[in-house]
Amino acid sequence: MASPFRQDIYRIVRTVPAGRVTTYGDVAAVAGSPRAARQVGYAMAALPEGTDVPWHRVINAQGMISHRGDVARPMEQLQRLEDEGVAFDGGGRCDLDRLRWRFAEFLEAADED
DNA sequence: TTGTTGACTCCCG
DNA sequence: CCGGGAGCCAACA
Repeated sequence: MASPFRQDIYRIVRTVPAGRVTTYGDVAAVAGSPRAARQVGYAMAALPEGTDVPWHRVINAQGMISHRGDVARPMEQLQRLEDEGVAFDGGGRCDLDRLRWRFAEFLEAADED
């Protein structure tokens, strides 16, 4: 079982709906550590293949798909995102301002209920 | 306990 | 716009 911190990260990532994306920094911020973006990425790397966590919806602050340096693996992430309706430009970037999942609004809406 | 490392992010030139 | 360097927090040996 992963550490509580990672579990929290996974739970947050699960709240991201299809067609939306989020950044490592945002997830870290919601998790309580805005500076732990690297930990978020590290947690993603620790995910198993059959995970229910939409890790592919987590990208970096530049709106680009990140990975250690490989090229084949992020391909699957890109494909999944495009399949969900997330468009990427020639530079491999997406419109973060438009597609970024608003955790704050989501949490507020849940709180208003 | 200390030191290293990493799917990151921000700042500076 | 791009490259390089420092800061960050948490996991691991």
